[in-house]
Amino acid sequence: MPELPEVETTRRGLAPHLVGRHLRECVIRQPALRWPVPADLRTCLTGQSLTAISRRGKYLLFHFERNTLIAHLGMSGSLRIVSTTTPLRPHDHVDLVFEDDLCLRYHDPRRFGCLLPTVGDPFEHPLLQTLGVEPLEPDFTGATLHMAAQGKTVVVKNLIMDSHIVVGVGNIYANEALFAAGIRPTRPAQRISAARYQRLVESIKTVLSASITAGGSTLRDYVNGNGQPGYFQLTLQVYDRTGLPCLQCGTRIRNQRVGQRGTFYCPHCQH
DNA sequence: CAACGGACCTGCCTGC
DNA sequence: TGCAGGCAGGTCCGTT
Repeated sequence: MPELPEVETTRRGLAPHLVGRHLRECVIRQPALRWPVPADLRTCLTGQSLTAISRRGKYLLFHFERNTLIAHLGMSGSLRIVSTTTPLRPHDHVDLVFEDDLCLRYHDPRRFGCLLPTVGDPFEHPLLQTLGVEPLEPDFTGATLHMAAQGKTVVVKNLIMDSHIVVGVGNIYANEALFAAGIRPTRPAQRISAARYQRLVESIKTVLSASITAGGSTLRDYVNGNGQPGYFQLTLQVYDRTGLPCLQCGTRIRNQRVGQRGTFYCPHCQH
C-alpha cells in the first residue's frame, strides 16, 4: 500500500514496459474513485503514445504527447501490467490498453485513489501546485523542517507528514524515521533544534531510499508493477510492533494515537 | 490562517 | 460460526 517507496517502485516497474507505446483503449468499469474518473478519459488519451512516467510525491504522472494522466493509489491501490485476457479480480476498476496487448490495470478496493487526465502543465494542477519539497532531493534539508516548525503548535510527527512541507512521508516511514533519529513522535515541532532536524532529514532520506532499494513495503496486498511484493517490512523497527522489544535496547515498543494515526516508538531510545 | 475532525470506501481482524 | 465493531498504508475539505 502505497507510500512513496511503493509509488516509486511502481513507476520504475512500469516505465520500461510502457514508455514509447501507443494507448489503444481505456476501459472504465468503476468510475467512483475519490474523484470520479472523467468519462472523457478515453477520448483524452487514446491514440497518443506514452512519453514518460514521472512522480511527484505519491502522485504518478503518465505523460502522453498532449495530455498527462495524474494517478494516485490512495491507501489500497495498485497498478499492474497484465494481458487483456487476464481474468478480472474484484476492484479492477480501470484498464489502459496499450499496443502489443499490454494492459495497465488499476486495482483499488477502497477507491481512495484517483485517475485524472489534465491538459497543459500538470504541475499547475491544484493537487500538485501546493506540494512541498521532494524528500530525496538535495533541497530537503534540516533547515526545511526547522523553518517550517517555527510558529506552529503541531507535534513533529504531524509536521513531517504534512505534504505541503515535504511530500511522501507516510505513516510507516514517519514512525521509522523518527525512531532512527531518536526523536519522540509527540515532541512539539517547535521545540526541536536545527541539529536534530538535520539528523531527522538524514533518517527520512535513508529510510525511504532503503525501502525503494528493497522494492517497497508489503503490508497486506501491495504489489509493484510486475506483481512482486516488496520486502521492507522485514526491517521495520517500530511500526506495528506494539509491546514487542525494541530491536536496539529491548524496551517494549509503545503505541499511541497521534493525529488519529497509529504511532509507535521506543520510550527509551526516543526523546 | 492554523488546527482539528470528518469524509471517502472495503477488507480484515478481534471479541462477544 | 456469525456478526458487530474497530481499525488500516492517504489526504482533501469544511468547520472551528
